[in-house]
Amino acid sequence: MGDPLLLQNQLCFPLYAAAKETVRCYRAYLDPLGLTYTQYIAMMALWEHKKMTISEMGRLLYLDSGTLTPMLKKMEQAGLLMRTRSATDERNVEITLTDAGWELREKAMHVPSGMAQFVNLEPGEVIQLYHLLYKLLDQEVCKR
Amino acid sequence: MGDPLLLQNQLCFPLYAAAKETVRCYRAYLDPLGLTYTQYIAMMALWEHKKMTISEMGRLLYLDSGTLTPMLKKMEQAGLLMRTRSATDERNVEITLTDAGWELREKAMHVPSGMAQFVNLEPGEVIQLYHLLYKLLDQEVCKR
DNA sequence: ATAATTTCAATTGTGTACAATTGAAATTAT
DNA sequence: ATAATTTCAATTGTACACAATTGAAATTAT
Repeated sequence: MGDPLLLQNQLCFPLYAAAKETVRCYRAYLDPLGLTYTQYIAMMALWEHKKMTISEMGRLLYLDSGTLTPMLKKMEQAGLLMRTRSATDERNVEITLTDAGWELREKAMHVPSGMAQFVNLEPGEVIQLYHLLYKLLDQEVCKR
Repeated sequence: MGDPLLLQNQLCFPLYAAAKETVRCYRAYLDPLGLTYTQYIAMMALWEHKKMTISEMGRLLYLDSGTLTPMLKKMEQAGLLMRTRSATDERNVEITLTDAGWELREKAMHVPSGMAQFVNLEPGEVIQLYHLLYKLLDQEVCKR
């Protein structure tokens, strides 16, 4: 395998760089919507689940309250969602979408197909990559 | 394929999350060395190339001066490297390692094998993933 | 029932990331 | 040779990202 301390012999480096570049490419599509990539996946989570607590969203998106709390407050200010203390368990803050948050879904519909043009992989390769990434993600559990 | 605005139908999300989790897992090995992951790949670049300008490092690591300049200054403060204006082209800042920077290489030798335990993929899968990530990375050129 | 523990969101502090801009230095065009 | 352009590192401003801590609320243990 050769010298393990060479970038070209590391699996993590292309993973790190490809993720970063891909997120950067999203800007062309997300800037017009006024969303960052992290805000976009938070919106996707809410479009699907309609209502989530911050910790549920954190488990789904692999993010913690230190990231989510300030970001969700910003998105509340922007009128996309509402943050409400749960009546049944006051530790939880429930996130729900406003009308504007739901309307943004229509404008976001074209984002995935637009981004797909940057990914010039064969359909089979996309599926392979998808499964390998989830296999890696599911195994990686250095506590948390 | 179904609804494109579902997280589970997106390629980018597992890429983003797996990269983030992998970098987070590095902490267990890098904290004792006093390095962050980004500093670690900068050190790897320097261990290999011995001398680099900031822009060369930026092209190699997919990072810009806004990230590298303050980080390299911090690493200079920590005694790992030196920053010198090039005599032949004063626009360039050349980065070279100090003795301490070279000595850290010995302590970093065990990092890749330690990290490998988090990646429970078949050897063939690792190679597949590696090639797919580089294929994705090489194609993704939304200017810059 | 009360004490010990756990869960939760928020906060604090540090460290990336990157777009956009700046100003000096080098290269290219005329 | 000089002007226009390009390259480079640094700076500014915004936005994550996460470890560690805090304090309130809920759950569990005794």
